[in-house]
Amino acid sequence: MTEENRTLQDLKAEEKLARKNLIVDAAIRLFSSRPLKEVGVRDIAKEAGISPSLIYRYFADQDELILEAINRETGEMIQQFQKKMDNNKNLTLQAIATEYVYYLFRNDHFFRMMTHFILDSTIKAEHLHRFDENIRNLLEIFDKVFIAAGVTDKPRTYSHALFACLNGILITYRHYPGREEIEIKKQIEILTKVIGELFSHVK
Amino acid sequence: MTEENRTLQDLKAEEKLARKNLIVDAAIRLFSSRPLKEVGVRDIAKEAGISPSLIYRYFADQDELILEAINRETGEMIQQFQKKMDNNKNLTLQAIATEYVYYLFRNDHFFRMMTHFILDSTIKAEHLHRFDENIRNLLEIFDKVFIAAGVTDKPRTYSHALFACLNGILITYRHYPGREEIEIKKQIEILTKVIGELFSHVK
DNA sequence: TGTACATCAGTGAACGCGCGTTCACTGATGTAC
DNA sequence: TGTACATCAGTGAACGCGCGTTCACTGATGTAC
Repeated sequence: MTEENRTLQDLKAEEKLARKNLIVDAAIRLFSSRPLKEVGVRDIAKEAGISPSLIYRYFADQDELILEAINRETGEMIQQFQKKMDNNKNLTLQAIATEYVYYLFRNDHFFRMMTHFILDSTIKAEHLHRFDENIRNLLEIFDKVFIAAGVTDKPRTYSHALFACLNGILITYRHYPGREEIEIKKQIEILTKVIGELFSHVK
Repeated sequence: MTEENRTLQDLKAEEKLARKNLIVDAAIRLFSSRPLKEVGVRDIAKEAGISPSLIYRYFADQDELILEAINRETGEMIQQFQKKMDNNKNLTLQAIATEYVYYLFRNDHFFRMMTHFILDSTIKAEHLHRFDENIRNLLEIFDKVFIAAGVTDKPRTYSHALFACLNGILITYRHYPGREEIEIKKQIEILTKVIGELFSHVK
């Protein structure tokens, strides 16, 4: 009896989670085509096919929804990187740097979400656990590549540096005003190669 | 007669410019203590001691005011760098990298304004001329240091890379949640040193 | 098997607020005759 | 020297809009006796 009650409750909880995910899906779809700040609760509700007020049955407020979205996206990216690592144990620094930059270049909405969170100082720290966790996972992958390349002294420091540099390239040039998308891609490719080259000589 | 008229007009124009600058001053003062998006037209007017509507006699809209502020600030930074260069012709790469990072670390409001403009894709390109010009001046300084260090092949590419990396360090770690200001400074110092070191080996 | 009640997803209108901007107006100074 | 008019800095209230969020309500489903 209690057992069956529990499973019924579990089922309900699962269904609720599924509905919650549908809302997050809709949000991510919108973030893909518009700047974060131009996507409102009403837009997300419309995209999900529900009433705006319903969102507040699933999320305490708008921030919580957006955080759920960013956390899912970072998680997915890390998973892809981990897969890449498993498939090719001899990944070079150049390769991983290029991989990371290309991933963010292709997924511009994710890149925008990420920078938004990195730069917005008004976000409460307690909400950023999962985001932080994912970043640490990414740094761990970087660590492994540095170690495989023969770096023995403080690989984590180099991972931090590489991570920061690649972000810097994207942030500084990704939306450079008055440049064509193809020119920008070229420029970012060149700079990524330069950085990858520099870091390859670390030992 | 016409001559005197002209000088009178000039005087008036000067006075108008002076008043305009007072408004920009007030805006910069506010940006120093609060995120950009939390500073409104009413706040700026209050800080400048005038009515909000008066702002629209001096600026077409809010964006124009903010752009005036950012342009003045970038101009000032470049000037300081140029002075540093003139005083010490043998500036090392390490030195200039550290200088740049420290400057942005100290002037956090300026750093926030800069990232806001680099990342906000909604700003019209035609408004960014002066900003772009200042950045190019900064890159020119970087060029000189690279050339002085013996780089003969495409110093501008390395300048772009260095510029991006240093921005990346600041953006990624400047407001890292849950870290003390002093820890952050330490981390940024370490990473800047690593980057400076890497770029010193370019030739 | 039927009835009364509880639970909960979902709705659409409304609240309340803050924001950029405009409007009608004032008051001082300069100009023309 | 005085009068009529133009110019322009400056004001404070108001407009209009969009936003996050709440409220009172509905309707379907499950539960207890």
